[in-house]
Amino acid sequence: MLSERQLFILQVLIDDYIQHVEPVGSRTISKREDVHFSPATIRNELADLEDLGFLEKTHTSSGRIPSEKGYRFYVDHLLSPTILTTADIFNIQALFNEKLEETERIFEQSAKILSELTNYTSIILGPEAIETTLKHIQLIPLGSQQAVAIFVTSTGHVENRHVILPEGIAPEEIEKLVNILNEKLAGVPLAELHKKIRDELNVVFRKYLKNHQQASLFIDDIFKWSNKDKVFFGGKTKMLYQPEFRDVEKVRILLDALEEKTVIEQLLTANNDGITVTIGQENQVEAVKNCSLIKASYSFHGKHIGTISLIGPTRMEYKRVIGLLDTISKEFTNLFNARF
Amino acid sequence: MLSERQLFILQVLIDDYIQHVEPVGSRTISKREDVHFSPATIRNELADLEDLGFLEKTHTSSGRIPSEKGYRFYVDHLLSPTILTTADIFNIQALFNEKLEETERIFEQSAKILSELTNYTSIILGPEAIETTLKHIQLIPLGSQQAVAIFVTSTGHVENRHVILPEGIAPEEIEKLVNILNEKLAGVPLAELHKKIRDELNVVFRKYLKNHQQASLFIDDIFKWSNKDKVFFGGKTKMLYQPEFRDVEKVRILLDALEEKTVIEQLLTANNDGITVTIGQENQVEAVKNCSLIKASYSFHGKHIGTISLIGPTRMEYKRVIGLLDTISKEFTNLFNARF
DNA sequence: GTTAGCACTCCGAAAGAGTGAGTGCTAAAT
DNA sequence: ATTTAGCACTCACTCTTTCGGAGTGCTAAC
Repeated sequence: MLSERQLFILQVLIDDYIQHVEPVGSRTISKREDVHFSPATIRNELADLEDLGFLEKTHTSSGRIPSEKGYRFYVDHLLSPTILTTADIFNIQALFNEKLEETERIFEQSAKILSELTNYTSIILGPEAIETTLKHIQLIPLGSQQAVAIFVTSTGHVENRHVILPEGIAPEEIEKLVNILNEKLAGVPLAELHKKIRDELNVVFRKYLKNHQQASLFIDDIFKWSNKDKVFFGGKTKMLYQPEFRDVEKVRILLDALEEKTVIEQLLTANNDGITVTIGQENQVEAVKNCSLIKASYSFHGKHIGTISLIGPTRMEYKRVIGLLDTISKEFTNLFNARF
Repeated sequence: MLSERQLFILQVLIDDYIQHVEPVGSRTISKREDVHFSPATIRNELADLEDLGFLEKTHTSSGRIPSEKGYRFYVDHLLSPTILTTADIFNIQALFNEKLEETERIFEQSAKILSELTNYTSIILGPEAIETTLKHIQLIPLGSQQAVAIFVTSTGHVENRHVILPEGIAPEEIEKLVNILNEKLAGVPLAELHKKIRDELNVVFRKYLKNHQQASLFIDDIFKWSNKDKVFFGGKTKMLYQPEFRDVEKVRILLDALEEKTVIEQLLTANNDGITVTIGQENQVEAVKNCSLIKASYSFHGKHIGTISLIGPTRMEYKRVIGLLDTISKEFTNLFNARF
């Protein structure tokens, strides 16, 4: 077990390193007002903390930097998230008070502001199809052959896709078809649409529609649901400001990885409530092993529907960031539950 | 006027520099098979070309690199766009043959492939509101207070926004309202919607709707048209591969600039037909003054509706890129005109 | 247990030397 | 009148070397 003093020194050191990004030496720590022991004493403690695996040296005679284990300990035991500053609160309030016309805009804006406030890259995963339900379907013809199918979900999200109208089907038939779809499918979770159609609706079609076979194929076409998650990035270039990414090569690897859908999925799938911090090697994705990821989930009717996260160097301003993310994710939850 | 030999040397030098990104010396040029004069001769020619402003030196005893004037000359007079390779053609064909469900997808995909093929960052400006017309409006209630307004344009683009329903307005009234809107506004260019409503529709509302004042306000709300252009990026990180962006600072400035909507507007507004090449300082935007921008526009019913462009270092593979962009922009034009 | 003192380590900046690719100029060759 | 060979010169780069400073670990005294 760590002594009171060791805890204190560890905390001071990590705080200092997070701020200055330079190995911290015993003298630096001893110079603080609230430190009443000599550099030599601190050196002894530092050596012990290093033996325990919480600290590292960049070379034999350098100061110490936190190891990943050190950060882990820091996050788990030494961290009291700072109260948000009034400026932060003001910004967040402004964000959520703004009248946002498009649902997507709120994600875009949040991602942007979050990265602006923290100087890290933010990634927001929009509502997953799984938990939202269908509100309304509309089919709008563009020409004789083409049409746009529009889906509105319970969260106010609008999805659209082009479809090719089957030849020789009368407009009235199509209208009837859409009416049936709306009647039968409203309120059904998006993920279950296809199943529901196959299991229950074919019967109905057979009953009401003349050309039911063709209609059936057509519907299959519409509902080939591309279950793509909506991912919103904010401040992708923020990492370029971090000294640990002064090397273009590193930035490239990271940014390229973030373009991969599989990577995003792997990183951001919410596995539990509240806030999760993943530090360095703890991340499953190779390119992110020198980063930390902070993830918060928001929910709708008590179920996770998306995540909000920040990615930055392992040396992250955990204190501030955790508070921020917590607040914003709660606002998200409120927003969704209040609106719809 | 430049002599035959000067033209030749200039071309060879620029080609070589574009490929190897190293100052080119007289000896390098003389080593080519098709060069039958000595390094000394070439040195004299190079000195002349430098005096004329087509070439520069990085320091007194270095080889030459093209100046921006040099590139300009190269692009204007020395360039015969290379025929696309079969691989390129194959890729483009595949892109346009793919059945793209969402209109947006084709932009996303094109941007991606374009940057993949060229290794530069691509920017595609989606159809501008100005030239497209309204096809259909739909208002879908989400709750008692909320609704989603959906706009479908003649190019199959779908726009949506949240609106707050005015209190105490009956559903039938709203339905009537939407019907009027569709009847009167279908075919009107998006940019003129608001004007048209003010000038012509208020009269109609007064006639048919009970609560016309409230409806009027409501409609104003819906049509507060956020005339935001749709911008699609491809391969934003591609520039990290370019040696001229080995400096993180430079990348940051450029990438940050590209986030600014005003910058994108300034850069990409199409001012004329065909392909435009803007080299270095010719660009109006500060952050892009060490880049080249190649821009092609595509059209719908003979009018520009958007642009496709590539941004990269001034040392760009103009030859290849121009051919590619030309092909793709033409395919875009075809696509839009064939589909709708 | 704490601290002063001291030898030791290693990084990083600065200075110097050597190399090579390239130039410009002059004078000879074509 | 061009073209070319020859040569002195320039400058970026790379390697060493040097040197100061920040930091450590250890020992012995407090």
